Amino acid sequence: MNERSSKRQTKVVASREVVFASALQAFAERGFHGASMREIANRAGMSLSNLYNHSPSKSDLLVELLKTANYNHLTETEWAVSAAGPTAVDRLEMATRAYVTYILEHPLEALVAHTELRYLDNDARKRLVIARDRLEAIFENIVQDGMRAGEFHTPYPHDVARNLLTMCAGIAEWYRPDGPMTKDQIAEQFAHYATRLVEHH
Amino acid sequence: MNERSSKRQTKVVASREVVFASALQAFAERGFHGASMREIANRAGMSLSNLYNHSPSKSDLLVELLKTANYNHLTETEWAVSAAGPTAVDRLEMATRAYVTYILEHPLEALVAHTELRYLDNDARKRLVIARDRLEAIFENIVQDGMRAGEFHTPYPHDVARNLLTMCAGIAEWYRPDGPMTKDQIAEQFAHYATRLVEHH
Amino acid sequence: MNERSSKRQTKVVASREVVFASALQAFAERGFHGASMREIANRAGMSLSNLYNHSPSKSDLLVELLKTANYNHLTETEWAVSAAGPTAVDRLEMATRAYVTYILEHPLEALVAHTELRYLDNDARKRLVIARDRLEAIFENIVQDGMRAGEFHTPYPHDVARNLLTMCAGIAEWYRPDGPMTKDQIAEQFAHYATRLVEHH
Amino acid sequence: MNERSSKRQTKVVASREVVFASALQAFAERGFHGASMREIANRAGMSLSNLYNHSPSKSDLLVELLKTANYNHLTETEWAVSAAGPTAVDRLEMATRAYVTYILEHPLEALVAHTELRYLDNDARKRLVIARDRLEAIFENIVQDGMRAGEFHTPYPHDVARNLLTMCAGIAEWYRPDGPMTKDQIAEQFAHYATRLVEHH
DNA sequence: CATGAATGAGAGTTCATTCAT
DNA sequence: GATGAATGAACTCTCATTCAT
Repeated sequence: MNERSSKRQTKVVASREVVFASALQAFAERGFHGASMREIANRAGMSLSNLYNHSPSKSDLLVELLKTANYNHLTETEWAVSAAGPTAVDRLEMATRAYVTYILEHPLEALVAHTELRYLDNDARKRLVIARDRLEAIFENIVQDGMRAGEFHTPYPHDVARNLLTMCAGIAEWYRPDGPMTKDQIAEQFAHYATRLVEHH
Repeated sequence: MNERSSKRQTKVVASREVVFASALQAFAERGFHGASMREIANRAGMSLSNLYNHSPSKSDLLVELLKTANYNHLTETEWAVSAAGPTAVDRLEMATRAYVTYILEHPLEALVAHTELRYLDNDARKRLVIARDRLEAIFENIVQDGMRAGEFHTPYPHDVARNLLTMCAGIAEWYRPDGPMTKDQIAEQFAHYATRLVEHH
Repeated sequence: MNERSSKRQTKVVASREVVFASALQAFAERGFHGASMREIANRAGMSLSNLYNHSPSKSDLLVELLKTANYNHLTETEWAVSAAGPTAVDRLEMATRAYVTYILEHPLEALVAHTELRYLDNDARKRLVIARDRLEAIFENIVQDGMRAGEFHTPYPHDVARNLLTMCAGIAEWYRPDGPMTKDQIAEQFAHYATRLVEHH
Repeated sequence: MNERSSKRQTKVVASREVVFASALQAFAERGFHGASMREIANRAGMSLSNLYNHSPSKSDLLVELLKTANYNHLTETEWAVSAAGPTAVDRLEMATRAYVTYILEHPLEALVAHTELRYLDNDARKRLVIARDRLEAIFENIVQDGMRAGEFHTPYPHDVARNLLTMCAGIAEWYRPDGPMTKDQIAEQFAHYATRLVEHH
């Protein structure tokens, strides 16, 4: 690879990233329908028409955004679980910390994923919901394991994971980096909530 | 009041209600920016221009909607608390059941209140946030009381109420009247979660 | 009907007519794809957005235009035939004169009907082609009758009507009201061609 | 000329041909204004920007297309006439057969030449109209000759050629290679029409 | 000769809102 | 209270074309 093509490659990647970052900010601030392609193009520092060289439609921007966000969220959470100890409670805490940490480090992604998914057409939405369910399944499996192992005693083993994640997702709505708590403290707090919800004792 | 004006009064009220119901459905399905005044007028069975005889603007529709929704939600919850027994855990459970029940009975309201508030301009939004905070304060006070009384032992007495309510608000996103659980069962489930989160024992 | 509503009625009809007249001119001058809704609105003396109060789309403008054009062309031609004498050649001449005269009096309609039909989507186009075929059928029937009666002797009784009408349709491409021939002379000329093509003798 | 440049030459010619063939198809299907340079480039299997290495503009594509189409149509027709016998009717039939045969073998060219010429700007259009008139002149001269020789008796010797050619041009709008008639049969049919229109007897 | 990125202008269409009746 | 006509601004998206590489 010579220097020239490398430079171009860099530019292309940079363009792609700046486009998606711009779209993410716009969607987070004004919502999918409230954000305009002009605004996204402006944020990305390019002309409106050129924006369409990077993404074929506004919906596509959202879909791509949510696809990678979901994939990354899933990967990080699975990675954390794989490093956890053998007990269910340990895995639950690790998973929750990772899940929350991802939200804290990508609050806009998490916000948009949570609030704007519904505005996509059926086909794209369904596929994204499936991806989201895979994340939920991680927690559900841990809960089942904990129940079988006698570690957890919640009377709602089938619902508690979803409700835990709902609570975590809410973080994206109020978290500010300059708030009174560090990310680790917040993650720890929600890991603690998790153990209370599944009734570990 | 003669009969004619009574009838007219009835008509007016009915009109007002159908307008707000239509706006609520539209906002719930497509979001504030995604819903159009034309669509709302169609749902309400009236002409677009006539819609403006009932509400001066689209924002106003949302504000009025959220104002009454919030007020009713607050009233119902306060009423339930006032009927509760003397212990904090009793009041917490009653409050949670009432809070959840309101969401179950007005899922569109709850959904819109939760997701579309951010698209209002500063002034209106701030006033609505204050109203929402009054609802939250009910739960925060109960938590403080329970801590003082030695009933609750959560290490996060300042945050747990908010997170509990976030979890409850999530119900509006998945609840379907024909689902496997009755409203009472769901309310009971979340009341139970509440006791676990505040660590009542 | 009181004066006020009559006035409004007049206005509405006038609006409708000016919109379609503007669309017709624009389509005739620049073709369906070359003409813009902005241009049509300008010609009609109204704002672009108001144009959409009169027609839901550009395609719809063309469809409505062609529907009424076709209907009128058909009606005029049938009317002329019904006034014709008993012989096939008489009916053929009358029909041709009427057909040509309509083109001469509505050259833009005829031009657009002939050249822009193909740019409509399948559904609308098919229905308009059926309408056009009814016009053609008038001439085909006359030709069949003339053959049976021994008045006509063309070796191509199944094709000659279509080709005759193609020749007539071409008038719209060159006719100018200030040309050397009167409308009657042109109509007479094509009526004569018709008798030659069917080989009346 | 060495082998390399010969190969390159072949490639260039092939490229040129595929570009014009693609433009022709696009113009035939969607009209000059309805077809886009992107679509033409796609059909030609090349990038949009590379298309501009073969033609400086969309108008230019159409002009070049019509220029060669017209030239070929003229050449074929003249060639046929030069091979005809001495009588006017013989030349008219030969000319008509050749004219029609060209249309049958290049229906897209004929269609585009007939319908899209009007969308060119004045200068190019005028020059193409002149070329088209030279084709028409062939037929007009034959008619004049036939009148002088007493072979033809039409009362409209100045108009009949144009109207005959209009009828022939219409073939491009309905002809399908898998239709019920062979090309020769169609050519023969229109040659016969020609003799009827000029009233040869 | 070939490409992808870039652009300004303009396309059709919808928006929230107003106004005369 | 109710309507249809009207509007300017904005929308998403495509256009023909150019340019650096």
